[in-house]
Amino acid sequence: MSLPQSFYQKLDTLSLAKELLGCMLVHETSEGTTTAIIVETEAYLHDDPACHAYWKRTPRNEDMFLPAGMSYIYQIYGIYFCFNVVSSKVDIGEAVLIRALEPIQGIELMTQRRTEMGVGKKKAYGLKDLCSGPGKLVQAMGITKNQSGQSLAQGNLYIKRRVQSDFRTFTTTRIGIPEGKGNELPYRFYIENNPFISKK
DNA sequence: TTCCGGATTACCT
DNA sequence: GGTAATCCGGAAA
Repeated sequence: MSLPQSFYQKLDTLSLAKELLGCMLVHETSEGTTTAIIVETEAYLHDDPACHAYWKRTPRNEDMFLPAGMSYIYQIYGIYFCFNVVSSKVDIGEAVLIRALEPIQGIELMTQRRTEMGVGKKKAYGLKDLCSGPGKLVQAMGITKNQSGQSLAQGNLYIKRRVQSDFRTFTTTRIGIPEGKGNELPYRFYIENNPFISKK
């Protein structure tokens, strides 16, 4: 059962980023189903200079202004894609970036996708190389750009309620944000001591 | 029309 | 730890 849209609507963006930890991301495709626990997230707020929607609304960040519970997927560095869960109210551009997952089901399919889509000529992908970063998990889960703007409360790509809750949440600053652009904000969250996060 | 840089990754030293 | 790979939207002119 996927989490209903009301789950996303009743939480502010920072709370949602924390509440998504321990939840399960599921993608059902014709190739098979992949399932993984969300272990690392980052929040992007409308009054936050690191947020794509901070300056203005454009075709590129349009999906961030959708209602909470939709997806926002964008391309980065011309090669990779990042997957976000839209939060907050309609016309307010906020979202939660999913940064790392702990693979549970469909490991072989994830490995296959990473091998096919992965940049470079790496031969073997270990379990920890499958979803330990925003670009990697999009490849492993088989998420594509055209799924941006779709609801996570219904469809083939969805999130299930927490399967794990006996953990402590570590709060820190976000990755890849330049100085003076919100890099000091404590908007990154991950499951303490989880080996599948992208970086310490 | 041209130019610039990014919420990254993988490989090399 | 440094950096190439590689594309598109947005800003400048």
